[in-house]
Amino acid sequence: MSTIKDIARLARVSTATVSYVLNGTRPVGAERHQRVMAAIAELQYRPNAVAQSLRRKQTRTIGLVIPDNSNPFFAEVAKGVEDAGYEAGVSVILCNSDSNFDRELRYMEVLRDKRVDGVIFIATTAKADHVRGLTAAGVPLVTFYRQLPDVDVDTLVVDNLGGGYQATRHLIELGHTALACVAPASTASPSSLRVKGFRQAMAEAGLPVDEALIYHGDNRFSGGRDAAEHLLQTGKPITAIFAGNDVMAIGVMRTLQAQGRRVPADISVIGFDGISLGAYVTPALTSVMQPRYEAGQTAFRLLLERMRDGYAGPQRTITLETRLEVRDSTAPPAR
Amino acid sequence: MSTIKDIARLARVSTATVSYVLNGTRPVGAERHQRVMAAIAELQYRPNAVAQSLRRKQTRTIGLVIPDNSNPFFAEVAKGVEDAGYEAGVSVILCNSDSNFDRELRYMEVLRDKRVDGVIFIATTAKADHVRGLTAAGVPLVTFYRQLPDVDVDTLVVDNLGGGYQATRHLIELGHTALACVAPASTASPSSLRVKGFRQAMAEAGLPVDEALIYHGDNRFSGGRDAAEHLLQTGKPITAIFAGNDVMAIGVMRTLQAQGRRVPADISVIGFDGISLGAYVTPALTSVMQPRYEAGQTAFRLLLERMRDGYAGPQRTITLETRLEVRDSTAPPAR
DNA sequence: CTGTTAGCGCTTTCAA
DNA sequence: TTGAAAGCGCTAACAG
Repeated sequence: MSTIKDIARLARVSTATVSYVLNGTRPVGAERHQRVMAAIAELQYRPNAVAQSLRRKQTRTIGLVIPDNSNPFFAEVAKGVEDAGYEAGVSVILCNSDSNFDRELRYMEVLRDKRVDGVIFIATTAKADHVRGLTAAGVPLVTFYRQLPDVDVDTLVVDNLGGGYQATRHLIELGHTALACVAPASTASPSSLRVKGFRQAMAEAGLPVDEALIYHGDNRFSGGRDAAEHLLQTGKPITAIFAGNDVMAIGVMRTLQAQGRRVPADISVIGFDGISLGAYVTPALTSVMQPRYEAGQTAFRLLLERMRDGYAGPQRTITLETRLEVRDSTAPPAR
Repeated sequence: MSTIKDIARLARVSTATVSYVLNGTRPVGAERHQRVMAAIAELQYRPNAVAQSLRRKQTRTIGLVIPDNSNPFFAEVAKGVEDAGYEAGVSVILCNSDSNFDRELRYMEVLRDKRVDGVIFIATTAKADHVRGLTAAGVPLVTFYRQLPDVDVDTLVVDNLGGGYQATRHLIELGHTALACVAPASTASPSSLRVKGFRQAMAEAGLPVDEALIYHGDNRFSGGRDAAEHLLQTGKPITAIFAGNDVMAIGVMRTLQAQGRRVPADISVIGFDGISLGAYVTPALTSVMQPRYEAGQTAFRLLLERMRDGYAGPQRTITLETRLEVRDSTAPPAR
């Protein structure tokens, strides 16, 4: 691979001149300019970005730390980040944390070592220790999905409370009064806010919340299955179920169907996330959509403002709105 | 951020000594070793990987060029690559080509500029021009999914022909004789090999292939929809359909159901890919699974052998076997 | 066992 | 308008 020296020699100019024509950072005489361009073409020269990074103290690379890129939700976010990065000429290093604190930590180290210009971080836990090393080193960081306590970083969140409210409101407007809710037990998590939105909508409609119909399941298919079984066993006349995420909602639907209940004729089901899978199941799942791709793009934009435009103002929090996507799994209750 | 010089000064040793304790590349006296370690801890020193890369001519970073990381298939491959990379201490730069040749080209340039140690490439087209720059520069490259013509690179493919055979064989063994097949028209693509496998199984079973029942649809949901409509219109007594990929298979199923046909009671449907979505649709889709995660891991391993172990032998081609996953969308024909 | 020093490939100041 | 040269942070050959 040829270097700037090779070009300089071939074009009979100094390396400085080559650099200047390369970057257009100082006028260069037409003659020499020609010769340099010719040499570059002849040797198929491409500047060494590693050397540039060392000199400029800028890598045009960011890190994206997410739990799992094969989860459709995060995949979409990652795509938003990558797309925006491509536009801006910034590469992104993909880091799956596997929801593992040590791995998050390790990646933070790697990213710091590699001197990335910034990091987008979807935290698994609400701990912020691993982020300190980066922020202390002055690396801009924006978090998404979950807020980090006591750290001065930009944060992007989805309006989970509003989304939970929206979902519940939809069911209530259809005429349902016997509602159940399925979500992980954790507190201060995105899911808990969704439940809070559920309660808020119920209260507002003057509907009592039967605590026996709030089931705590993990955010997976099996959690939905268990929830449906449990709810059916209570024997209570439920006509609609709000699941804290789509995968659980699908678990709920499938189990309901397996038990002979029709969705939505007997029981309506609504999810949260808007994963594309939801459009293909039968019946197609009504859900509260999270703007995942946009979230990725916005996160990148936030980061870029700090990286490039040198924004160094106070920490910012941006809330993204959800959108109700009505499909076939919700309908008015049978009467 | 502190540098090796700061450490050297604080520990009252030379920078060389610091480097040697850092890399354990030459014995260092206990006393000095101590002092260096202390200084590192005190200043929270972390070596600058950019400088190391420049010096060592090695970035411990690879590029992963895929059409779209939000496609579940590629997402899984990407995960395999990232996971294996993490184990080996290699970072991966995520590059979505969007199935766009220019974007592929641009990324190849970026990766070359960044001096990545290798590239894993899932090509969109069968053109190999953009790869030339990299291989000419001596960057190891392994391709997956699609073979690249006239380039001396390692290739990983899935046994599409065998998979198509496997799927068809499954239907035949269930007792079906009136089979239809849905796949893109392209030749020399993975899909065309699946069709070839279909034909092979049919021939072997002494079953004639009705060319009117080979439908060419694009690899999307809508392609499946169109296919089902078309096949139904022929009025022929089809009892089973082999779709070249799962998304199409789901389109086929949904359309069949919308037209009042039961799957699998009236018509069996089998797909190809094994996307997780298939497990959640109703009925759960029988499919030929491609080892996606393993493919990612294997691709990385192949690359690592060239990167690290300096394997410089001839181009290798590795074929990954498919696996039949029988679920609920296939059954013996009604009689 | 340890230190000095020449680069890796580039950018940019300083001097012409 | 141009070139010489210092230096980004590190490694490793060379010389003690």
